[in-house]
Amino acid sequence: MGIYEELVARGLIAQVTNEDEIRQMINNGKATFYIGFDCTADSLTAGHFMALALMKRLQMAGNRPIALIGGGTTMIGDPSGRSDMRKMLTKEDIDHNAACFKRQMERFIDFGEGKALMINNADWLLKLNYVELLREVGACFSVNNMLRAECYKQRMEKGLSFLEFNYMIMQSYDFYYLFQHYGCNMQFGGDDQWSNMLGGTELIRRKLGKDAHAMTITLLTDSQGNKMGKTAGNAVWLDANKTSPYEFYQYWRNVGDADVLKFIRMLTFLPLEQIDEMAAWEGSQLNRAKEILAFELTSIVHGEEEARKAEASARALFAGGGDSQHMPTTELTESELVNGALDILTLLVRSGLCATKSEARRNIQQGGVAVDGEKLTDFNKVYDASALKAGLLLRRGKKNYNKVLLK
RNA sequence: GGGGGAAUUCCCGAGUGGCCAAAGGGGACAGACUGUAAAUCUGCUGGCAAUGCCUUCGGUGGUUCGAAUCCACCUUCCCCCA
Repeated sequence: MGIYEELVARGLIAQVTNEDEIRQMINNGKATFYIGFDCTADSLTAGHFMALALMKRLQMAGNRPIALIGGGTTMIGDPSGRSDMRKMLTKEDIDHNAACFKRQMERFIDFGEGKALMINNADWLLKLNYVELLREVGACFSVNNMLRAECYKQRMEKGLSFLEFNYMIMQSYDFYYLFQHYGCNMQFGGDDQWSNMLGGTELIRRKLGKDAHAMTITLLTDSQGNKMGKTAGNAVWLDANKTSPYEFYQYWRNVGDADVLKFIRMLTFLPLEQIDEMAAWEGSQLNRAKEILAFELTSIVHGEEEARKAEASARALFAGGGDSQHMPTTELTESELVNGALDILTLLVRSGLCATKSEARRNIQQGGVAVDGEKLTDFNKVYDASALKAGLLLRRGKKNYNKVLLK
């Protein structure tokens, strides 16, 4: 089975420009392909993870990946899948974000000796001359066609600025540029990028009379059709300081029954035969599959040791027994105490379990807070220094734990 | 360039001088049921030193005892005409 067949079996491929040629190319390790990452935040997210995993899979099959950092395209902002315009980022923010991306990617992809490249499209996009660009590539784009593209169609009602309208042209230009300068013959991206990607293959055909290919990855959604990678509106980050390994583990541990196998197939590197065996599991047995999913992914992103710690903590908290020393902990200092003690509302906020004291009070009133395993009903409860020194295990809801400890 | 319309709490969306911390829905959160699942039902959803006080209805000023609501200017967006 070639890599192409494996990708299909894992459910990763959404659309391709020319199936036979792409299969040939990547199965024989002949592709130099790129995936673009716009640096809109200072960390990659679980959403990017799939793209990184795909790069890794293709690299392992002998193909050469180019990770294109969107230092230039981020200046424009991709309107795809957005109902409103993105916040404009400053050049400084973008540079900072690009540097953060680079550090994270190096953990997944082997950038050694010509095995992969990392390039920033700011290097050429920012130098472009407006009139020259219009004459060189602007003439190749039909506005009529562009407006028919899905990514713009959605925005025709809410409004689309000329700035964003140019995003497709910038992305197409990238492909054209990489094709000529790096021999890049294929582009990968999320399925929402399809029209932008076709813009590139079309441009290459018109300007150079050559074929380039595009292939999109199925967007990671749950069985309800919601995009994955967000909790309560916040992204699940790959940066351990923004989303701890424990939280990352829990995110995957809590996916729905209907999604586990699909995610294991798409995201982990476990052999397909092994996954097929799991496919027969059902009911509460699937909890085992969820553990495997969470462990595998945490292991790839944060390392095996962190994955073990996260797993041990989760088992300790939910199944009893096990090792609880690695659970999320908040360390307090003497100076935070008021009259040598702290009240429960402050502790809940301080530990990050509740955003505000009002929310903490609400949670207590609804019976959602427990301390050291016992449900708490008194929201005026105060804990003195000796109790805090011993450590308190706070729980909000069913799954949110934090240990507060006075140093 | 001309004319018309819009901006409300996390999102959609009601509200057109006091009864408004602001209807309704969605989402989120909590509870029951469970398997750290889904579905369902219930509660809850600005903050705080909490029977009260403070901040919020695009921005800045103004009218008024009192403004999300009225006026002026500004910003952004939409629609029609060119």
